[in-house]
Amino acid sequence: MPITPDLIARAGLRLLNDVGLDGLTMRMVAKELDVQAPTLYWHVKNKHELLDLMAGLITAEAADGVEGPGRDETWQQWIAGLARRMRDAMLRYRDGARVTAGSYSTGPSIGRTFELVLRTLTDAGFSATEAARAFPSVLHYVVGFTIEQQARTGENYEGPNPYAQTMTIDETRYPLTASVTKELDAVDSDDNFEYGLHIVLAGIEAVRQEADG
Amino acid sequence: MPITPDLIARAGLRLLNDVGLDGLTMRMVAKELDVQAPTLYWHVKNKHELLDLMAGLITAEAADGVEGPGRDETWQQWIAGLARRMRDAMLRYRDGARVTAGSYSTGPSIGRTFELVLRTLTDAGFSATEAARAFPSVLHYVVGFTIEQQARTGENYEGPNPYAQTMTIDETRYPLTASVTKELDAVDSDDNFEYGLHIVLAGIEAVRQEADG
DNA sequence: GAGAAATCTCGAACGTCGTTAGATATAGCT
DNA sequence: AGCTATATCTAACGACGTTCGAGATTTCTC
Repeated sequence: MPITPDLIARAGLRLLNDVGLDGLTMRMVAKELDVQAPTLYWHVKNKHELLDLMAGLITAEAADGVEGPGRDETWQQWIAGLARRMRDAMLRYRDGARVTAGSYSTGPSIGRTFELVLRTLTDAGFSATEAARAFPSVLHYVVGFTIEQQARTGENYEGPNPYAQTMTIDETRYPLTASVTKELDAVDSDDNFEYGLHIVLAGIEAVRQEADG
Repeated sequence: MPITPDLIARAGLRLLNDVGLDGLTMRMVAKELDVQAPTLYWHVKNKHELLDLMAGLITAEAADGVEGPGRDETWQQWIAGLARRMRDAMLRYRDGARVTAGSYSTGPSIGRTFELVLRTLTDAGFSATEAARAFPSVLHYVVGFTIEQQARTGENYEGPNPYAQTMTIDETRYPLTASVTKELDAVDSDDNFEYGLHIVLAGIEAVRQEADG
């Protein structure tokens, strides 16, 4: 079995769920491929580049096979589906969001998907400029949300995860915060994600109407 | 001069602009404080905790001194100001967004500010639950945006930053993308940030009207 | 088909990192 | 003065990313 940058990145992703981003080492990736560590440096410039490749695989996983909106599908539904694909792809790997965030990803499926986004939004009446400025906001929200979710639920703290400790809130000084934490703890992460996603999409629509009016 | 967790975190932040997150070492932080590295472990459990403290300082910098909205200030203007404070605080340090993202931050000014957010939004007619679910979306957007901005403009790549290379786009396969990259490269980051922020705030308003209607 | 050139992998090692162990100094208390 | 808690030190361990240079293997060239 030959060894390629792609296979190296796939091996890295495979290990990510076991060890997390901070625990991932070049030696581990090498062993996963039955190879010695220095061999990797023939195919990959350094660890940073390996992480970029892994990020590229994650976003490609989200972008792969994406088709344009169906007949009776609104642009909101379609973009929402794309956002969920992105989140799901990142959630598939431990620290997936941190790996993906702000890394340089290219690749055919990503370029194709971005063009599809622009087409869908311009078909819906947006200008290309509006579309190109609005869509990244969706991605930024998705990435920001998922990073925090994985930090909260992750195993990056050896001891007890400080997020877990339900902080006692001074009800007299912070009455609103106290009234709300109980409810927020109960709400599951998918619901919170959908709520924020709905906000962003409604915002894009609202901004378009401002421009039109 | 005594040494405290707070001083250690401040030293870490001071070094961040010179060396970046990946270049920050416990030995450097120790030397900045004229102390040997193991000394830090008397005050701080490990590097992860130090990073959390640094993140707490950054968000505290954003939250410190925040007052409620002025007489003729809408909740949108006020929340926008808060979002800008958060972004500015992260931009003040290299990799500030990555340090902040998904780290556990507490502290008096943060709790106070969150309560202020809930108060401002409920005063504007939101239910406490709506407010508590909507506001994090703003933060997620801000963090996601700023992480990507710092990755684009940062010096984390030793060679040329791959973001810098204006990729040549196949105009026949991706006509919309090609038509838009020129404009997007020209638009400066502050404008893009404001555009997305406007979207999120407009979305919060729109979702409230859905609930009311 | 022989030899040269490119491609790929390896063992060994360098310098640095986060972190621990244990000795040592300093300060406060009785 | 002695005891305890606090704080810092020296020394070192194991692991990390990465480099070097030597071999192996394949591919190209004549």
